[in-house]
Amino acid sequence: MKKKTGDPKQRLLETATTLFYNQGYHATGINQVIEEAGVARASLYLHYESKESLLLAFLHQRHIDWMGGLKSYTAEVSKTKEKIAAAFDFLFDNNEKEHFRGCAFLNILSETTDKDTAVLNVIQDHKKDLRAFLADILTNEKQAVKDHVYLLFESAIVESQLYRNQWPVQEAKKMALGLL
Amino acid sequence: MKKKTGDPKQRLLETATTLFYNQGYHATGINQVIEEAGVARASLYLHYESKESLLLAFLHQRHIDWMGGLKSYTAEVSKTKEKIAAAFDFLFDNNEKEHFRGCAFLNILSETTDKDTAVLNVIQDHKKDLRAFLADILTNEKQAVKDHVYLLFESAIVESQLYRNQWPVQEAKKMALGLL
DNA sequence: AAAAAGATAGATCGATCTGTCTATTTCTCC
DNA sequence: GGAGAAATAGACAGATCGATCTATCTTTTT
Repeated sequence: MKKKTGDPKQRLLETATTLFYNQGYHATGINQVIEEAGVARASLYLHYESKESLLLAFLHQRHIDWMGGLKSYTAEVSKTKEKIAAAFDFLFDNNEKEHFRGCAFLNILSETTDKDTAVLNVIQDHKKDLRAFLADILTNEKQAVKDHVYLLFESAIVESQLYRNQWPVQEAKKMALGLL
Repeated sequence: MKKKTGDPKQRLLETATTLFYNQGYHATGINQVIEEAGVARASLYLHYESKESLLLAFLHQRHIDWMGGLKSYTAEVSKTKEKIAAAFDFLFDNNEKEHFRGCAFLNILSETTDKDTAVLNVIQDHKKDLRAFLADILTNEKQAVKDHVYLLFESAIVESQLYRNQWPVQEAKKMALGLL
């Protein structure tokens, strides 16, 4: 039993977020979640009907938080190039804060098969939102440039997780700005 | 019990390859491996000292096979641009053959924490090899171009897995060739 | 043919898994 | 202060986890 702030439902979500994100979905047992959340087993199933629904709640919340962070970074500047730069800076700071654990959605994607349609849909929707958001910033650019920046953005996330290093973010940022 | 060709050790490796790659490491139990390989439980621990060492054997073999495939694709042409194009075509064909399961190493990476140093090292070494291989093809290009192609190559793999679609490979291929 | 090595099935271990249930306590709201 | 909802601890279910062990059978080597 560890944390005791907030109501049980929120504590469960926070704990599941930490554990699913940092050690993976299948590697995390329900016992560890309730133990670290300081919540009774029955309370978990009172608020979430299954482990998978807890996963979906985590992904849903993560989408809101992560996109919110990205938007607040890009909102602080006005020019297109500055906004793209700010987006990469957001990745940089996230890597520092989360110790290079990469994208929560892509990590879960790796543990997902075609049978998990609900999970797969949430992941794809998140990335579609991100892609649309970047395309919106790049509204005056050609489609090829929009796609290009998106692909660099994604590889910046994945590769910095892989190498536990910021260089992919820095390099991808330069490349993306060079396209504009 | 399913397959019965080859010796037990090879059958175990083949089965582990299929299962770890398609449904993930933690989602795959040792029971399923031995059952589908048609091998006795004791035989597994005769050849591999643990589940993790079976994972390492899988990654090692996968590295050889995957790089071998990539090299045979690029070896069929002579010009730099053709070789890069062939590399992306390799990804395309792999997606068809493996039903968009993406990169085995990045998938395992998602299930890996900093504690799993042996696994992490194999994954990083694989990517370093890939990166060096691409850099070698692009030997007359600037470092920035080498990095750029590598990052596009990586996102082509990840994003086609995400969308279960070849468009990221096709787009990344065009972008990469446009840099040369 | 004898000896050594390889492979087998299956019992067993303690731990963990997701999920259900009961019975008790705590909290909230009127 | 009393009713009803929320939360608790913990037993329990049945399955599976990774790993060890024994005892038997088959294959290879000498």
